[in-house]
Amino acid sequence: MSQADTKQRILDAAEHLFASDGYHATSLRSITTEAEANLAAVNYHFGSKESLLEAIIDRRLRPLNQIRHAQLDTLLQKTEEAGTIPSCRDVLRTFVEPTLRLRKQGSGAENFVALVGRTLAEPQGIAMSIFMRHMEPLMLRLFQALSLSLPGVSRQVLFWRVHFVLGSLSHVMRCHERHSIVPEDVSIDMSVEEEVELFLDFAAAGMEGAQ
Amino acid sequence: MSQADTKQRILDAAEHLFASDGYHATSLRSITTEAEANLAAVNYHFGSKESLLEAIIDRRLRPLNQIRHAQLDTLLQKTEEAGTIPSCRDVLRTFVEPTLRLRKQGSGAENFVALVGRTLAEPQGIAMSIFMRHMEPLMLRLFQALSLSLPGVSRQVLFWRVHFVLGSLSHVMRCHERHSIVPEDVSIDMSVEEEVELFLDFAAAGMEGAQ
DNA sequence: ACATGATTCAAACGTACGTTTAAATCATGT
DNA sequence: ACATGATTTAAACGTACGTTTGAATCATGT
Repeated sequence: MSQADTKQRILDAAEHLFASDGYHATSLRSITTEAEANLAAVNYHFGSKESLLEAIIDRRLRPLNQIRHAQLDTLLQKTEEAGTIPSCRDVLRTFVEPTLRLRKQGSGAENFVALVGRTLAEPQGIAMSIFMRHMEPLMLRLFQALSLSLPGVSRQVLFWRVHFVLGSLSHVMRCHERHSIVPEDVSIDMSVEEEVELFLDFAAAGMEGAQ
Repeated sequence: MSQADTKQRILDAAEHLFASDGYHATSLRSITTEAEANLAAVNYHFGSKESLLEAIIDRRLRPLNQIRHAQLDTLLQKTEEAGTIPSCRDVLRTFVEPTLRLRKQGSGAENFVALVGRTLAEPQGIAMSIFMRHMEPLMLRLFQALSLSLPGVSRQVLFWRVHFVLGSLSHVMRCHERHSIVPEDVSIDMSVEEEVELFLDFAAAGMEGAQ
């Protein structure tokens, strides 16, 4: 086994356990046991438990945000060329679709999605500052694009509605085959496309607000 | 100082710290320090850290859910008498309004609201099972009432949209004067009524979905 | 084959945690 | 005033945590 193997296995195990049990409730011993590595390996390869969390977020969020930026670039360029304004639904899709797609890509990425969902719920948690460093530029672009797509909505109201949508999304991200109360006749399995459009039906209508 | 005083002070301090830092990141020592009580007082009055959490949830959630049930009773009775169906917005209001009102009632209730918001984000946390025991009957009634108010929406789609709304609400509940990225010209202070209607503009439109 | 640096390993470190104990103190009814 | 039960207190308990250590093992270039 090479270094890369051990590092990867630790990242995967920690991603899984942090997502399931939370950062504080997960011990390095449980991580290294699941990763079949020695207890000292975390500190050797990452320096500390906190740096391990940072490495986990870095690994997935950097490429994810690159995709989201690129999708937004494409949309804004296309509408500018056509002389139109982007629809609220299309702007939201550039943010939501890569996220939900990541969940179905396998190799533990679904654990990362759940971890981010949890992170968004812990305002002063350790993960939040790491997370926000990655998200801030994209959030500002998202807000600006939505502002463009909904000229009739005041910035004040828009701000809150964006918050509401992010709340919904983070909730969906957390619900990784784990639903407390599911009525008898509701199926859970959906394709990414169905999931995205189901979410956008709700989110775009909510953003546009009462008529 | 009587027993009641110490118990209350511990409940208040723990509610505050659990909401701010999370259950696992809060120690009994920090709780008893803030409550100006002896370390052993928690185990004397409540038995354990976990039972303390249960007492915190019990104290506020029981009366809150009584109000929500009563509001839903009133609404359903009124519409039945009038021979109409309740609007989705009014159904949601019976759930949302008492929640957001609680936050402005003072005496630490805002900490409880934030704590519940966090709890909803920790699927297999200790608080979730305690919380769900209180919520399950109300959730089923809420789902049924929404189903009544939106006859054109399939149960499948309705289930997901309810989830989305609860995600938004739990996000709002967590955001207790703590906003990561607030644009320059957005004010945060609102009355309960404004807050509720702002949320319902979004949630009701989202529930009704794309037209 | 051997030297060298990277990695793994078992063991221990100090610290902080939730809980328990038993004595001290308080409140209350007579 | 005194007895009794409730409460508070300081101290200690055992356990689990994140981290460090130094020797053992592995991989690699010569």
